Amino acid sequence: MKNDLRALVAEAVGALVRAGELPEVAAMEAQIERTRDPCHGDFSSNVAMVLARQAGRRPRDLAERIVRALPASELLEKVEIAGPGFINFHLRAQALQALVTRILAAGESYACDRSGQRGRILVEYVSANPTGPMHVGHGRGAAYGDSVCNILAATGWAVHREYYINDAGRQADILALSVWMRYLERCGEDLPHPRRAYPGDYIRASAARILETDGPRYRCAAAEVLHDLPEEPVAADGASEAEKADAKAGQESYLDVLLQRARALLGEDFAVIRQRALADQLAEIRSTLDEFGVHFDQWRSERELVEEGYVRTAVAKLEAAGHVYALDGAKWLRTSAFGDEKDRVLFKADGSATYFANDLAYHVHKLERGFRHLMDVWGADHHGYIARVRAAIEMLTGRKDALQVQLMQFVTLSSGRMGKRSGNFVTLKELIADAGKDATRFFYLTRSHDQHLEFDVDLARAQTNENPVYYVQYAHARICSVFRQLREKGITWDQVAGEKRLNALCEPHEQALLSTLSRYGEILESASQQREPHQLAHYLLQLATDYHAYYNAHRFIAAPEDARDARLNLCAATRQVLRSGLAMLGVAAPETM
RNA sequence: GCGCCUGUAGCUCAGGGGAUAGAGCAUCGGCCUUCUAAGCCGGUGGUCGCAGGUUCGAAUCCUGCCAGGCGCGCCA
Repeated sequence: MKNDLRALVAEAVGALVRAGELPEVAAMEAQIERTRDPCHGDFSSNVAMVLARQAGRRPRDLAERIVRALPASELLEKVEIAGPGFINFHLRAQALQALVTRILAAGESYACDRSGQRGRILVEYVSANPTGPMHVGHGRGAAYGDSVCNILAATGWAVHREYYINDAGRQADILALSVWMRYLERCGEDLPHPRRAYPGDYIRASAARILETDGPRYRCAAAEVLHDLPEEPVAADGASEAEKADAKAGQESYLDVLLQRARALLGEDFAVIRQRALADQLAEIRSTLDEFGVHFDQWRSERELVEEGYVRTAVAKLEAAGHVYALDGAKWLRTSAFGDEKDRVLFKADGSATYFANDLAYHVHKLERGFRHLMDVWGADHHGYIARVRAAIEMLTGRKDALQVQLMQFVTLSSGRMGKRSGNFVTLKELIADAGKDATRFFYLTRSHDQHLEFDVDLARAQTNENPVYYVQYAHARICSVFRQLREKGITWDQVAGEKRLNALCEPHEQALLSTLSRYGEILESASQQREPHQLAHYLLQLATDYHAYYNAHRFIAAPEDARDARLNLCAATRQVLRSGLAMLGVAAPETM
């Protein structure tokens, strides 16, 4: 509809140019927009104000000429000039009424393009480290990524959803060590848990499972484990920042020493324990995501990627291209030549690969699988990481724009319980159990991902009318209820008759509802282009508002017979859009509440 | 110190060049013998962080300040 109007305006401007009333201007920079106030019609354009200067006329003057040059259209009731020079378009009631039939005919594919013809896109999201349960920050990325994928898939993209498993590297080793220490403890060994090892109860649970299935075969005497180990440094109460930092660094190196000891004592079993621990954490993450309604097409293991040689190959190519140099025993990538702040290490002095080296190879691997468009959903704390990955991609493919990164700003809980390595943070699972999947997802998705989010736990868990998620769901349930009542009263809904009587939908409430329904496609497209599901969430709140107002102002079942079917058609169309929209957000559309 | 994000109603947030700045919660007042009151109707509440600038027009763009968050590892 918007495009139809844009074409009309373009034609009018073109006519004026040909008539010499307008200079050959840079085509159409003017916008057609939805109006905020219904008094201003359905759409308005600022062309006249934008072109006034070039035309050498006053905006309202030019607006009049444009309006006169406008081709006739059956969409339009009237066109008015208002304010400083706006051209306001009032649609004919008929133009909106016809929408009802289109929505009902298309059903769940209404306003959707599932052809995938826009191209293939690989979206990587969540990718939470399998070193512990998911927390509320991960939940935001999960809800966002899943919903963006739904929206992309509905707007012409062939979407591939992927989770990158960080199962290589130091964090995974620390996880293994943490589990082993708890395992030894459970075997009866008396030894202190390192301060910077993972502390949570889930570590104990994992240790207990290993002891149960494998028995004490990984047991070593505490004295053997701790033999000749230095004391773990501790910052005293009231220590300065510098002292605390020192202690922290000391604790990290203590951990490294302990890791070496564990490898020495366990040999190949260290890897066995690591795999078991990772599998436990991954299982927990999968089950949480399952509950949250988030599913992936593929789970890609970092370790496998390394073993399959992708890192070696990618780095070899970078070396061949002359982007790699050695310094201080490490291998560096010259990312600063491609927009990064400084160069980055690929291989540390001890020969091990950095996370970056593996991740770079992973991204190249994504592109090699034929995805021209990559999208990553990361926490805002990874911001500084974007430039180096982009740089590496550009070095290998010459493409600057292949990777789009969406950063999720931080989540805090209204009840103020956060924190990470402390071991007692609020997990996503707890939040879902508390507030429910639907409320949790809706709360995450109503805010822009670009915005810090304070999650109002009390409001989300409220099973009352205070909770906004029910507002939208209730609109859907209400419509379902209308149709149930209809059946119970033995009244048949004649959809075809309704289609013929759509001109009965002329009440202001009906016009408002129709107008909102007509925006659905525009919202989907905008949410898709800008990767902003919150636009859809806000739209659904508006649609529910319009429906509730309509519901309270008019009768459907008890309506005069000639209007009844048309109104029921409108109800059914509204239900369809609510259902489709909620599905994109991953929120249920209940039939009763 | 440098980079990124943010500052809009009491609280949580939409709006990101256009016409009197919006929603939810909170608060105050109305509406259930009639299809679900998890609803509707109405009221209170804002110098859009501050100061300049750009223009027909700035909450929106630019500059500078102030305040908060996050980064600035041979961690991941």
